Amino acid sequence: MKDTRLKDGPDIARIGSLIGDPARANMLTALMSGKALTASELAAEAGVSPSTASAHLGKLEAAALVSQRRQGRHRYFALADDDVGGLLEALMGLAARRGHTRTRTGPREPALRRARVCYNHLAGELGVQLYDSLRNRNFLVVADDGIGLSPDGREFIATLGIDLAPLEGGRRPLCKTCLDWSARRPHLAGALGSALLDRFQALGWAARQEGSRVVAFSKAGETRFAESFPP
Amino acid sequence: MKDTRLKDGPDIARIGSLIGDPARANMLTALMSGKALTASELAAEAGVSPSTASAHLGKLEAAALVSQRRQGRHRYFALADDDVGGLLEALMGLAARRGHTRTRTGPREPALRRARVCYNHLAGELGVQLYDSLRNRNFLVVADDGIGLSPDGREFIATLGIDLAPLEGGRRPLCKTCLDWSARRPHLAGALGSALLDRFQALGWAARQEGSRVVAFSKAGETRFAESFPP
DNA sequence: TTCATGCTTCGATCGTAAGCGAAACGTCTT
DNA sequence: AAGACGTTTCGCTTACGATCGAAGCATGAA
Repeated sequence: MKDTRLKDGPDIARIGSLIGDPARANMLTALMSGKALTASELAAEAGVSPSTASAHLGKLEAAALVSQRRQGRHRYFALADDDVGGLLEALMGLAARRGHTRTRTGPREPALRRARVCYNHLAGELGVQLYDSLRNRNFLVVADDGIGLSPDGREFIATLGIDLAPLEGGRRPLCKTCLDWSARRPHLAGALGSALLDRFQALGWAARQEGSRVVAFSKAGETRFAESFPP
Repeated sequence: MKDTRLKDGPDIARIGSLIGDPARANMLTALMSGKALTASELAAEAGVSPSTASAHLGKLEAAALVSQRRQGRHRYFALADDDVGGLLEALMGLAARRGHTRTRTGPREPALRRARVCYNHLAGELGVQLYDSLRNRNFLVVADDGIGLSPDGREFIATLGIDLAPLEGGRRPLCKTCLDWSARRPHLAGALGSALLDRFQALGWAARQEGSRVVAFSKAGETRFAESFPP
């Protein structure tokens, strides 16, 4: 064994190699949809046999990149937390900017840029518009250590039919920014970002597209969205 | 060859596996110091022979993670751009938070948390203090698509002896935020962040510690720093 | 020119980790 | 209880990529 020089600092190679395997990368990207998936679904998604998928998931869990929830005879996997999602999005951004796309830009690509789910919140052009709109009206303000809702903002969110109470107090921050890989601009993450996306679906404005990260807004839904979040 | 399912989206596995090799990870971390290093220096840093180092550097360059500048019979390598530095810092953050540290926290670790160079700007506690101080006095303001200097801020920067003119107009943004892995808070990157660090060194407030990312402030330097950037 | 230095190319070796199928283990159904 | 299904464990094979030393190219020095 060679010198493999012990250097200080965090072990970035460990995480890198974890993400570096195509099968695992596919699984992680699939989990970026925010939905928890079973081991077999992930196996199919990655194109490997159940046994190898199991091995991969074991490693990802050992490194705390994904978490496992057993339910009956199924095991549901999800990204461990928002940080992992953020890192993956950042990676995608860099990869995309370098032109490291895995396949020629498919038909779904424009839809992805328009509106997609980023782990659990809205990203893409509409995600950025949402963020900017809130900022322009001073609903979202920059605080010392992050961003937060102004009093006006809290009121506005209430008019959308979202109850803020259960979102606060948890360990998860209410508002967070996340960097968009397509637009290279921040958008809203955190508990509120997540709640907003849920709300859009509940209102029938948008629907998740099965098996992809695309968020499809209906014609009417997009109009309502634009009314609520003018550019 | 199995199905290795062609999926849409950027190829994050490519970059992941690039970072995932310990030798390459060492090289990249070494380059986070911001200094351009020769191939042989990087080989030593990574603990591998010149020939393997060459192979690694070839791959990193092909993927546009590092750039090469030939000077005489030397080849100087550096991170390709700020984005790469940002990604690495993000990776370190995640790794550190999961406790994936390569070695037990060494003696240099506290110094790293205090003040270190993040590719080309100041990070760590002092980096965050710098950022917060500028924000609190409204020298740094959040604009639509990032952050920028206010008129007051421009004046203040001038009093530090920094000429803004050459920093602007380039392709590189003047101000950018970068997420700190130790403090989990944003700090100032971009052309201004870089210029400030240079200025601190020119003023004799701080000196780079050879062969590491530590930025060592002198006693007097730290006092002056605190005067200029009160918490 | 000739020699030293820095780096890359080449050919070959070797270790690790990804992959599969078969079998064991739980859990739910009937 | 028996079977079906989802998941993991085990043993084995295989392939890719990291590694090195020796030789080949440049560039700068003498």
